[in-house]
Amino acid sequence: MNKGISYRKSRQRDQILQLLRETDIHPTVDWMYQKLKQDFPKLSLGTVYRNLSILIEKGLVKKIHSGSTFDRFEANTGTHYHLICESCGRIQDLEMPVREDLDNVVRQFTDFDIHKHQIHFFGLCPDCRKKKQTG
Amino acid sequence: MNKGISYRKSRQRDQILQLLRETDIHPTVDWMYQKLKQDFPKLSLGTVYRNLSILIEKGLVKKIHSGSTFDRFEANTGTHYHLICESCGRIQDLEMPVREDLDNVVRQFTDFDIHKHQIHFFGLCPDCRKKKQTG
DNA sequence: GTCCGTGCAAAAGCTTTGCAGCCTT
DNA sequence: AAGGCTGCAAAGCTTTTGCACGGAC
Repeated sequence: MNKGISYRKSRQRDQILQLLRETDIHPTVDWMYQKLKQDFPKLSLGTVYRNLSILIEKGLVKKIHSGSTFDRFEANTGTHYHLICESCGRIQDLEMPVREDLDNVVRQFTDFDIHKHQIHFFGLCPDCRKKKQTG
Repeated sequence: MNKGISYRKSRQRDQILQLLRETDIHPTVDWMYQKLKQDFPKLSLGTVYRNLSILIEKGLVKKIHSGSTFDRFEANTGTHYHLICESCGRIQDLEMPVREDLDNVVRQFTDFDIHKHQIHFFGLCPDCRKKKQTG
């Protein structure tokens, strides 16, 4: 992964990381871009993408493939599961213990060398449930 | 979803479904396109995409978001888990009972209205493991 | 005859990349 | 001074869409 590059300090990169650490909404690139533009009016999307990819390589950020056409990101790098609202796309961390045992169970069923697993729970978030009842 | 459209028969659509039912590799759109072109030399990518979306709407096909930049598809519409090779991207169905209980456990931890869950197990497939040992 | 399906091509949406100048070390 | 970082713009890749014609019912 690391091609022998020694990274330098960058205000933009620091801000991206800070932004991700301060929020729990698992933002999209565009959300971060809009926020950061307040501090860096000339910011370019390329810079956001490039820095996210560096932060991921450093293990400080993770990319989430939630099923939509665009990716989301988080600074919560520990293993955890996600709740995804099927109506509004909102993602929320799940405060539930990780089932380490699952990987071992799977090893009995396959000849893959299992390394980790990921669980997405899909459903309706409280807000969208209310809307459906009312509307 | 269905906007009141009554679908007609289409050889292309039938072939796409048959193709998906005959394989277990969870193909990409391009893989199907190349295969189908042997029967329909003038086939267009748009047709493949349009028909896949109709088959999904009918509940005959499912889309898999595996983490790559493109989607994969399967005709195995029952609930099941996936094994994904982190090296070559290969996807394999997991012959392991679905943990229906997980959804109930999660309901205790959240106010989301849980509907289903999805598990992806990541690791190395046998082929890629061999390559790493040899190379 | 109606109207859905198709091929073709253009466009859209998200992400990556080439380049010249700037900033960090 | 060296080389990573930035903004800008162009390009890339996957998927969607408009259109006119052909095919299913």
